[in-house]
Amino acid sequence: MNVFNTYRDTIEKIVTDLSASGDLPADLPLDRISVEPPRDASHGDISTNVAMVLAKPAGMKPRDLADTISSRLSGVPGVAGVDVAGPGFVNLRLDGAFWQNQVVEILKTGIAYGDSTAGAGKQINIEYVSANPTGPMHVGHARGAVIGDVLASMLAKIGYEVTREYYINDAGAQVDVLARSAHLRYREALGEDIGEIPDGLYPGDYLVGVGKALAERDGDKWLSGAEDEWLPAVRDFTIDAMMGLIREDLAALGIVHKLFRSERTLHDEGRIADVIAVLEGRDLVYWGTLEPPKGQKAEDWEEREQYLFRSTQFGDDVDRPLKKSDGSWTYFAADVAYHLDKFQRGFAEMVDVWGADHKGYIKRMQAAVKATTDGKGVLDVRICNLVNLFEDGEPVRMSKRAGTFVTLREVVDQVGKDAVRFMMLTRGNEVSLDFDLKKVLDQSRDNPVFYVQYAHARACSVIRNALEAGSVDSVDDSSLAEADMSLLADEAELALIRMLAGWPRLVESAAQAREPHRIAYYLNDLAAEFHGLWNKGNDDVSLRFIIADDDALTRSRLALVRALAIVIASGLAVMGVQPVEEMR
RNA sequence: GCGCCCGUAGCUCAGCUGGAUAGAGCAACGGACUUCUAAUCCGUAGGUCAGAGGUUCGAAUCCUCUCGGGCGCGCCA
Repeated sequence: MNVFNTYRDTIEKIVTDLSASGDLPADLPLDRISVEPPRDASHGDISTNVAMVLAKPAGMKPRDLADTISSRLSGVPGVAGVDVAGPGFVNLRLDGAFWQNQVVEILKTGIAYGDSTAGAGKQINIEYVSANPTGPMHVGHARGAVIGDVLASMLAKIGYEVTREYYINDAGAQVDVLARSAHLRYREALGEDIGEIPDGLYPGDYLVGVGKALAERDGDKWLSGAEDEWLPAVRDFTIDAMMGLIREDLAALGIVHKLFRSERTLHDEGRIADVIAVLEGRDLVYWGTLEPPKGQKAEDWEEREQYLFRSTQFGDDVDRPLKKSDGSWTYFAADVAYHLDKFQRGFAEMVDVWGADHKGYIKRMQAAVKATTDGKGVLDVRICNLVNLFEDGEPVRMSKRAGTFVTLREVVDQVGKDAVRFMMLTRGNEVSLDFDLKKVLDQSRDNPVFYVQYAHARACSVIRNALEAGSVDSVDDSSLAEADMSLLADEAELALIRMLAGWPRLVESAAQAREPHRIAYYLNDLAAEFHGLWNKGNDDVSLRFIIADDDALTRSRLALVRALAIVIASGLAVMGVQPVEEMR
């Protein structure tokens, strides 16, 4: 249950009641009303701008309207006080019992705490990773992989039907290059001396095994023929092998896509011609020429007639080509077909997670979705900026050419999937991020991975100790939920409860804003609150969780500690990170 | 030249889709360990939210312009 939504309902009902009784005009707009925690805790527990946003349509002064509403709020259950402040904020203070009861709620709900039905079971498609099947994943892919995956989990948590999807770019020239590279390794496997890998082919030794496997399966079948005889078979074999590698790399990060959609299949099924026909029917394609870009490289510009999509009619800057000069479809044309395909499979809401270098592609793709779905489909694109890899403060230089790029697998093997996943969420997705392979394993305050895990481990440790000391007979959640929560009366304890009770709202707003990093920040703040409370027990022994001669108080405090562990575990579950129960 | 993103404390970054006195970590300084793991905590100091206009009850947040940085800019994928 989201505390703030509960009181939003209460406030909206008061407004409609006032309208019904003629004290306020009818049909006041309720959508701009916010019901949220005030930034400054001294203003109370819940703050609403209701009087300020309705003052003008109601023809009243904000303060007067605030007084009217606040008088109706003062009798509501759980409300300990109401006051009107500043330009017309209505601030609620909730009573201790209300907050204490949240601990019971958390213990009863367990890790599902924060689940909601806000998404109303709507279908949503998250397409992420979609790395080219030309080699194993490198560390640069990790950020989009984690962001997409966590976004999917968040949306599922708030009640969307989520499909995780991967688009395989298995058409076009690059996979032919891949096939030639693999064919060379195949010849090598059959005993040929292939010498240096020629420029323009993939040199990576991950293809050595592919060549061997192909030789084992097919013998010398592809050795003597012309390229167009062996290329399709070698290509398909190699793409399958590469996708196998990629799936293993993703699995090591804890990521499993539900659906892999192939670009080549779209070509083979004629889906691209279909979507172009749709566009033609709406007069959205034409043969024409584009203006050269104004800035650099105007010299090698040669005017050319192209087959263009009128994306400018849907907010793009220029119209976009659908065919290459050899008559084949552009990558964009296939992507238009792919997004219509998603829509036709039932996804009116689509999210794509892309790297920063594809930013310039957003408008045309959104234009295409609008055009092909008649405005019924909505595409949201989340951009992930670069990850700069460091090793103990020193930048790790990577070059694909020199073969010195760091694979995702190497990083996961070195620091673990949990550290990788958490670190990828310690910045907003649009800003670049520094990832230090040493510091992420530090046990210190400035390593958020450790800091949050330590809070969870500490909580588990207290509960273990209490059980050993015999302060409680049972520490399972349902028996702790029976504790007398009214004993949790210290201001620091109540502050922690308020923050715990903020989790449902946090995860809901983060999911709706599609900003996974907010989860990591919340958990970091929550850990800080808990570490602070813990240390209060160092200065004042009466504030410790385990009180030797007071089993009732101990039980109540263990309930709070357990609630904290549950919320951290719930947050980490969304992030795909395993909570740590002990640190030694 | 055009488009998108970014510009917040010395550094790295948050800022909950427009709320009240702009926050955290690091670095600096001063404190708390015979501990429920001090692997932590408390305190002090640090700001013209790049700049200028505008919108309104109210702007770091929205709009316009300027400055600075990044990415991209007809057949690659």
